[in-house]
Amino acid sequence: METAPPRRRRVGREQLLAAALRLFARDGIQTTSLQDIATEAGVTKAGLYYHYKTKDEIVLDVLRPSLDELPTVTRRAEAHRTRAARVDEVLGGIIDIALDENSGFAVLMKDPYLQQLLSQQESMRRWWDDATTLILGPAPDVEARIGLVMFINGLSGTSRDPVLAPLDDRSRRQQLLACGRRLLRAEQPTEA
Amino acid sequence: METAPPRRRRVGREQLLAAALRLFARDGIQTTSLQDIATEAGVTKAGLYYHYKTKDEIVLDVLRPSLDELPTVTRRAEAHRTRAARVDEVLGGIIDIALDENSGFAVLMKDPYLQQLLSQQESMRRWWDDATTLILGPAPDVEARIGLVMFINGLSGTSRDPVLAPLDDRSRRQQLLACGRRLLRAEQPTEA
DNA sequence: GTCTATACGCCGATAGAC
DNA sequence: GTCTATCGGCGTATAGAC
Repeated sequence: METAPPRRRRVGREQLLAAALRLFARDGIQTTSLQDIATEAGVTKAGLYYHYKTKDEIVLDVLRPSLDELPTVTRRAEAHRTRAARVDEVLGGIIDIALDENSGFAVLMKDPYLQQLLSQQESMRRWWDDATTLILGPAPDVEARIGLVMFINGLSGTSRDPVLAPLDDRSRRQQLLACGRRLLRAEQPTEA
Repeated sequence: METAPPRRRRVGREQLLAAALRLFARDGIQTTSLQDIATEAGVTKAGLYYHYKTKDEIVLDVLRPSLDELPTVTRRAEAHRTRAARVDEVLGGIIDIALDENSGFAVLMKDPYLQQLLSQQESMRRWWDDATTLILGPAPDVEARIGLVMFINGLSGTSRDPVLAPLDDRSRRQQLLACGRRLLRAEQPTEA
């Protein structure tokens, strides 16, 4: 891609993405039609199609900043020597992304449509394999693998649940991390 | 409802539901159109409409046997005197439903469309409140509530995950229940 | 009471004019 | 780069045959 058009654009992808995120957050992904996004951004439906070939492309582009952060999380975790420290780094990193109100991920992670879409993304599956190996080792036991799967599946539904509402950001992070540690039978790391 | 029609039907809801479940399980709920279900059952799309006014009605009717079982689970749990025993009864009951291959719930629980649909059902929300009180008491601490939310959200994604594939049904139940106990900080009950 | 024929308005997506 | 026009398919809905 990126045939590098030297000219600046009039509406630009940024405005389309901003409009899309606004509507996705308010109404959900599936409920928001391309017509809605186009109207909100001030173009026609077909005008959208110049920038994005499919609706999925729009959704994924809204998420790009968050998704790009995932490899950074695992890279940081690789530096730690103990398993407990790596677990905290990876789980904490994911939780941070999930709790960041300004990221598309936080807004959309719980969206049913997105979960389906992400599981089809090859790059996402590869990252997940890396993260699993990093946390559980090359030959993990079934118990730990199940715990990790439950944490990831549970996080998306939990991070925006009303039970977290009375807590501040630091407490939320702490509570969710504690859940992850319990599921993985991991101790609180002593280093760092 | 139940205006008790004395005559028997030619195709009957049972066959429609069987066809729907078959396609839902194979292709997912959203991918399956009413036209697909009608063709599979041997009627026209409008023929479906005589029995069900909306697609959601079909989905909910496929689930009815499973959903009807939930109150039974909480009723059984009320008989126990210790919290640990109640936790095991409720969590175990939900896990059993989620793992039963012959129930619509097991097939559809992980389906994104369904999770959205169920959260809109008033009866479902009421049951969830009951179950929460039963397990955590009338004034639960935040930690336990978060653990329970993560378990429920995580179960639907975990119960059909490939990591469970090598296990038999008894081991699957055991592993998932162990996850729930850890999240709720509940001991294995000594009674029963 | 059970089904078919037909249609409505909206969807995501495409072709081609300006 | 953005438009109008159009496509096939969707969920939903009514009229009326049997």
